[in-house]
Amino acid sequence: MTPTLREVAQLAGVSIKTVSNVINGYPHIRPATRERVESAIAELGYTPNLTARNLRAGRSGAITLALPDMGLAYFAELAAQVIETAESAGLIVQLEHTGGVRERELELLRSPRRQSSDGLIFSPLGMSQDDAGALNVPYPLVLLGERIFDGPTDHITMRNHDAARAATEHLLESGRRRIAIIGAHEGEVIGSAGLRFAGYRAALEGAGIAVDPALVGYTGLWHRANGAETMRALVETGVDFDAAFCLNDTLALGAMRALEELGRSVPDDVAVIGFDNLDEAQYSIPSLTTVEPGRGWIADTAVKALNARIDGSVSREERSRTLFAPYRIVERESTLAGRST
Amino acid sequence: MTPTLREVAQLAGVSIKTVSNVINGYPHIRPATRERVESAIAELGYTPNLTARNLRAGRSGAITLALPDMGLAYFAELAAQVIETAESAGLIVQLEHTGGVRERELELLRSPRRQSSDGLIFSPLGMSQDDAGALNVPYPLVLLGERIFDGPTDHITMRNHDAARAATEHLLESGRRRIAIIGAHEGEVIGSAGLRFAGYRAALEGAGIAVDPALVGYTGLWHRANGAETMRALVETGVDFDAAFCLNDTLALGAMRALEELGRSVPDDVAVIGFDNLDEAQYSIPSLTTVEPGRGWIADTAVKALNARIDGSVSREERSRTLFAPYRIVERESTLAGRST
DNA sequence: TTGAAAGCGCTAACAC
DNA sequence: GTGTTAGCGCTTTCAA
Repeated sequence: MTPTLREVAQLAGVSIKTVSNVINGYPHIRPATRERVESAIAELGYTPNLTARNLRAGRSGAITLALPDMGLAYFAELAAQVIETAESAGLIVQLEHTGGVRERELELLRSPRRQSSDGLIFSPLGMSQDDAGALNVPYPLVLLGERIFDGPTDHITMRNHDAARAATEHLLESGRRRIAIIGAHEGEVIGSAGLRFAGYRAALEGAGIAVDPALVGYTGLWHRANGAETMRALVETGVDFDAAFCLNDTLALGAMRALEELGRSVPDDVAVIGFDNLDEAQYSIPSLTTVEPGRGWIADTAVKALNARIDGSVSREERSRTLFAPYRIVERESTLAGRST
Repeated sequence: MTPTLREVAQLAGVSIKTVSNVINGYPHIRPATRERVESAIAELGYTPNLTARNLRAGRSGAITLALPDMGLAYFAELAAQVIETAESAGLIVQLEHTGGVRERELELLRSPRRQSSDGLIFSPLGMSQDDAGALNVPYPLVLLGERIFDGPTDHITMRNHDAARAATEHLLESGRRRIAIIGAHEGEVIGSAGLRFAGYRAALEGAGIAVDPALVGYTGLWHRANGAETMRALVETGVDFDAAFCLNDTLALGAMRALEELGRSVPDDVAVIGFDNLDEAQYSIPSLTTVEPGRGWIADTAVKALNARIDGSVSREERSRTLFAPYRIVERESTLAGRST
């Protein structure tokens, strides 16, 4: 089938070692020999068998990226970034879905398939702090997100609390006082929802405002439909509010749609801020003010951290680090200050 | 490091062949032996080295999916589907970006990295019909999209012409007569833009309407910003129109935003139809009528076709097939019939 | 029912 | 400068 090193060697009339030397750029080769080998390679259309090379090297040249679901815009954009960064580091990315289901996540960590790549970048969603022990795996692992802290691995995350606080303060600064929150998770402490809720609370309290339970919209999932439903339910309670902090952009886009349907103007009646800075946030009507969570930085940093563990420049013994992505508020139309009335 | 077959064999006091037999479910093993082996495996936490197995088998258990950019919603949703289908077929998916750049696409087809997976699902964007020869590769390949036809590989595509015609007819049926098109590519014949434009033309001509060049909005890229720009430019020419067929949903969402900014109501002043049925099309304001292109079917069919070539159940000699995905029009608010005025 | 041994294609230590 | 050879971990004839 495909030509091997041996066949190239035969055709060139040299040993396979010499061919290997040529391929791997070993310097001390007589020009004439090199040329013979090179033309044999060209003639046969030889290309090295990476599986064999990997078996030999004990590496695969691939990393795995495990995410809840590529269909979710945030993860799709994250994956795109990881692929770009990995590519320029010469790494192939294998993608796995977990569906955000705890059992699938645990299974993924143990799967023999992990052996077919050199390391894992893992964004858990179903697992919780109690499962941190499962992260103690025999291969390089970089953790993403805010489900688990103080695990045994490098961890890339964002300043959820601070960013959420800044988002809420942005609303306060434009004069809003009755600020709803959409996407809260009952009783959650860590996790994106828990941390962002705490930031929201901190901002309000900093302004001398108590959290009004009537303004807290709970929804487990953060899809557009959930944002719309939750907002609709909130409006139907008849409670008064002039702003909404949505825990991600997708919720915010759904919430804005519900507001529109219900005849409330954004930002005049209700200012809306999201979280994630998805591509589409800048094209919605109105365009969505949001928190840029440093997705590019996260992807870059994750690949680099993983690679450092893989090539041993950071050894297994060195303590795991937690790295925080820089964030910033991106101001758009949905929180334009001042009512036009 | 990680235990090998040999160590398991040693611990169990058998030969490696026996261990291999146990692992691979070979039936004729004395229960006592099997048990000894199994407990040795458990004790060592042995898991087979997939690279070695692959070297031996000449297969990798992975397939590559090459797309222009995961950041684009259509491709992200396609990738999600492919990953799900591949997963249930026991295949790992390696993802590669081409950026839609012809040279990167050609490079990708030849890359030695292709050897590290068993086959390729490839959605070209920069390559054109002239490059069809480059598809003649020594590994299983399934082609997606409408850049190249009659290539030497299985090809999964959609009925662009018919679907575009149906979309345009949908507008005609609601009484629209001055139908703009957004996203055309000058002089293109095949490719999504060319085929969809032809369908648009066919629908108009079927209704006895000539294509008015003033209503043709050209834009090479199909991002939201391009849809907005092109629509804005169209409105600024002062030409009269009451509907727009946007060649994908992203363009349509951008175009709707521009219309909104310019004070034109959708669908009252201008009906808008898109193409792709992205997730977000159902949550935009107004929700977007569009063409569902059978993305799930495409992903499923692509994985199955590739797998059939990989496992040899369809041999290399068998003629390549072109398979067309079923489509349908999804009616939403952006084309609601009849002016409310 | 189990064992010995060859070999998948490659790299690298060691000779010459 | 170049060749010989062992061996990465596995599967699989072939023998026993």
